[in-house]
Amino acid sequence: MTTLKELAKRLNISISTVSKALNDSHEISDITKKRVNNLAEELNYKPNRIAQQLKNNKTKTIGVILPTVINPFFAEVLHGIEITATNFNYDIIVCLSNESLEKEKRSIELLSNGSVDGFIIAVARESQVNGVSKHIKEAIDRKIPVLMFDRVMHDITCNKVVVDDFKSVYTATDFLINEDKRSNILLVSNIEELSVGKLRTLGYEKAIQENELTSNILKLDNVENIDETIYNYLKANKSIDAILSLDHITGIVAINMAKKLGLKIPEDLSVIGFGYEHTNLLSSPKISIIHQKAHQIGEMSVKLLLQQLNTDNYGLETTIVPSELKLGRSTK
Amino acid sequence: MTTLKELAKRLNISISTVSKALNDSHEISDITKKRVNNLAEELNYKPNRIAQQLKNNKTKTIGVILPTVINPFFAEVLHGIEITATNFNYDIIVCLSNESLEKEKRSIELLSNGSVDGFIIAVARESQVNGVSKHIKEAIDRKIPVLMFDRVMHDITCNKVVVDDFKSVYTATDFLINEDKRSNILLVSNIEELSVGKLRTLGYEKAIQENELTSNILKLDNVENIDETIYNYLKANKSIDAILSLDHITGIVAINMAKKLGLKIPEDLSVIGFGYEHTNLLSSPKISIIHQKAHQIGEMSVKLLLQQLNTDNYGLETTIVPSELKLGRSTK
DNA sequence: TTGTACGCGTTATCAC
DNA sequence: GTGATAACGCGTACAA
Repeated sequence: MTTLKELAKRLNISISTVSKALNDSHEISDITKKRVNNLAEELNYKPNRIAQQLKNNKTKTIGVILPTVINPFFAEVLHGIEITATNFNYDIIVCLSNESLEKEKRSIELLSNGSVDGFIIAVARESQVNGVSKHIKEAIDRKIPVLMFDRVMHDITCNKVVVDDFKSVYTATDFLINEDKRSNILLVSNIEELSVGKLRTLGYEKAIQENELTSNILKLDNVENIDETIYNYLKANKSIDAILSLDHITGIVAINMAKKLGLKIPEDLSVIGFGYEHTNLLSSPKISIIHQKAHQIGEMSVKLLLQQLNTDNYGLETTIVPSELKLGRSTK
Repeated sequence: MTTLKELAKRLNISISTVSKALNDSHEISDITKKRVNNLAEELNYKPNRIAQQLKNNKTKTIGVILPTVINPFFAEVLHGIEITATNFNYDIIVCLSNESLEKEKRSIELLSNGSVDGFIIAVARESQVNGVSKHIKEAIDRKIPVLMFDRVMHDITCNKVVVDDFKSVYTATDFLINEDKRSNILLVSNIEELSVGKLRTLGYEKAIQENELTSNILKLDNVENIDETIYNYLKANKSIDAILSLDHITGIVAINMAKKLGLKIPEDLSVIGFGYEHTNLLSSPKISIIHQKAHQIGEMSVKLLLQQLNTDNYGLETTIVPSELKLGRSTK
């Protein structure tokens, strides 16, 4: 790695002159600047960023803690984060908690030693279910700004970016009842334990109650054979005329299982699921989805965090990114 | 941030004594160690990693450059990389090229200033199609070890981790011919332009030729309506009795379209696609896949890179991670 | 057993 | 217009 020192030695001038020349300081003569720049170019000099970080006490790096990246929602959020961070000349260090509290804790602790200027976090399932937030509070106590998205914790005071979980599911349920004229709507969920799952379920229940129907929930958390379970349920409950899935998988599985049972979609059964970009390719008929603007969530998260970093105000806002009901062919 | 200096001041001892005490040096008395450790604990002291990096001229960080993370293959590789890197106490800085050469180039250049100890790269589609590799050579010239996986470039000398693209597709084709007794096998591909796509196609063609059949390729690169295209093709070519998909999407689409045409799977049509963990949930019948060990590719990549980092030998090896034909219910 | 001095690479302040 | 010096935080060879 070429350093200022080396350039200085080769040119027989001082380190500080080289530094100033490279930074185009007005105190340096044009001729010296030229000499310096030429050699720097030749030796492919690049200022050592670690040294700059030490000097400035800023890393221009964001720590991103995600439960997983295999779930396309988080993958797309990460995509949004990366693009936006890059635009603002920030790097991201990514840690995957793998839904484990222990791993999440360790990652945050490790990066809290000056490695990052701030965190963007979606907490692990385990952390959320058990309500453990101490490790996140510690980062905030160390004056490292934290932004939480999607899976947030209410006892933490920080900027948050969430989806309108309650409202979007309420709207979708209402759509099934009043537009699609369905009356026996099954809610299928494998994220019942999570805050987002609970909120979504509440949205469903509110719409059901307002329309004086009965709610019907099939919980699939930790279930092995999702497909068989849905198949058997549909077989045993022929009166079901709509399915609302709270995730990006079970809706598609439901369509396949319904077809296997000879049901026509959407004539006999309407299906709405959750989805993101590119999700709709995978079912026939194309599934109607509650489209979460995952990319936008990532983008927004970075912008809010950087804003906090550059103004060092306290983060207190919760931003809601609205979802959109995107009709495919699995509803009438 | 608590520093050594602050601890030293509070305890009225020198900085180096504090440093040694914290590192459990034998030169320091137990009593001093105790005092130091207690205060460090109390003030939640953690050594500033940036300073350590500057001192050691090592970042313990790997730069990971991926085309995207929305494709589940790369998502799962990233997962493998993250877990393995963490195990070895390395962080990862992730950059997404978004399939753009320009972005890839910029990311590599930016991180080549001392930010990372090495790179793990899967090149962008654009870089590969145009055969542009200068930016990667530059990193290697700067003595930053590079490991390429999956999408590799043959004019670059470095450690590589690849899938057995040729062989796995050859095997799958042969299976369709000799086990499933199919004779009219359609190859469906939307990655024809990529090195992996080309290799896979060659595997298909070899098996076809060996069995004296005729090859049949439906190229879907940059096609908008994949589903309609496949539907129309199947409709116009009723003699097709098997489909081999080179990616993780079109196989599932093919199953759905075939069912729509009234074809029975696997009786009328066998289907094999590519897939990773959790892929098989999404079709009915469950799709038979060439299972790429994406997680293992990530794991292997990290291990090989770290080995190179710690022994500073030249990277010259190409490691092949074998895939596995995982039969579902879409083949006989 | 403890402390002093130096260096990692950069930048900023001050002196010449 | 140029150069010397200090500082960011850490670790360590050497001196006391």
